[in-house]
Amino acid sequence: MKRRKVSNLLGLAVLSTLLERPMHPYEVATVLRSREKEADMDIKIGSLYTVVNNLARHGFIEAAESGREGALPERTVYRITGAGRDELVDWVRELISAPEPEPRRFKAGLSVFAVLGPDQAVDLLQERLTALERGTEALRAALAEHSAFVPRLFLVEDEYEIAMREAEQAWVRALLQELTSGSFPGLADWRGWETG
Amino acid sequence: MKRRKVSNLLGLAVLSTLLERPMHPYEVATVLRSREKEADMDIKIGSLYTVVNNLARHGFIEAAESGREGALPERTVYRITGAGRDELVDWVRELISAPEPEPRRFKAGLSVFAVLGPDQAVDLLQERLTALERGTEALRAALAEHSAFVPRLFLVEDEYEIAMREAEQAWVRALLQELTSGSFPGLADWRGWETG
DNA sequence: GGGGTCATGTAATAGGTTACATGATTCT
DNA sequence: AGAATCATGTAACCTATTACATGACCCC
Repeated sequence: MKRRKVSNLLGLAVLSTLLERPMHPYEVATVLRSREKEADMDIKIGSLYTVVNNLARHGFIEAAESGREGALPERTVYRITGAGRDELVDWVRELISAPEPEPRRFKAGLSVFAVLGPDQAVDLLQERLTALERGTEALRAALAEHSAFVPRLFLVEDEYEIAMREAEQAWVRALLQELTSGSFPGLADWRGWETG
Repeated sequence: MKRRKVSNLLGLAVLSTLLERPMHPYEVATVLRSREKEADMDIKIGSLYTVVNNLARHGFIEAAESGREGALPERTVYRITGAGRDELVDWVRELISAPEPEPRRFKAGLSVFAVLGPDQAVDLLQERLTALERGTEALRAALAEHSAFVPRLFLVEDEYEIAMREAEQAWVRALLQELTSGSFPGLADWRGWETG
């Protein structure tokens, strides 16, 4: 995988925002916030000015005008360049077409699952399941609300997120079923050498 | 979420390994590698000595013996402490019970999906689907192989990974179906203002 | 006049990864 | 003799995030 000149995903968000029209950074931040991209793309808006500078340094965006209104601090309006457009498209293409092993914390947890006893494991999985259900419900509600105003094309990422969570729920539920019914193999051995 | 004294997941892997028996770092690395934990937990073994030092500094592990054989460099054998045991269990409990928003790069991609044209989108999704299928097949084969030697309790993380990928495949397949059949709403509008 | 928000930017810090350096042993 | 592996450790580095600093405008 090639490493990008600007690798922070916030850069992708900025490029895609500037595609609509030139803006100054603060405005970009406002737009991003209003679209709830922070959770969506795991973005820290605090890094905005740094990232904007980097994008400009590499020629992906450029200062369009740099005026001031009244005595407000000078605000620089940036616009996306041709190179920026190319970078944006190439970046999206990569993100869509090439599945990468995503770091999953839950997987790491499962990876050392055995240090818990089976009873405790059941309790914790139950806890997770409940939290997941609650979260998915909230996401679903938000999606339904957005659907009224936003075309579906801009909501696919939420549909994906919901689908993934549902899949996780189903998997956890199935595992719980095996553990509580006793059909999970090796339950007795497990109980022998538990830690926590 | 409370921040841990050692937050690197490699620390979790080290603790769980030292639970079996005391070892020196290099041996831990060998065990981890043999169990393919690097991909599993997204771990960089290069950081091992740093992490081991940190764990020791915080009292989660301690030097058990520190002898040398022949003129080999002194190797310190570490053992897990009571505090380390507690930390390990607490850490796993958190990872299992508390679902956290996992950063998904694909989701970030979908989030700027619209900058692609629908035709290009179809191609790229198709590419992803193929790659996913190939990858899942490989995982499934590896799991089947491991099942012969390793109890299922230590393979749940692989089962989870496979389930998640299958869910993603199903989702991508459904989206593709909608896009190619033309049942996806707003396809015409989309074609109007594509970028790449 | 005080608090919030508009707007920018820099410096400090944290965190992790990579590269490098060392040297003995074992295998071919 | 030379390569690979055993074994450790440190320093450099990058990257991102956080905190801080500044100052004007707007509304009550």
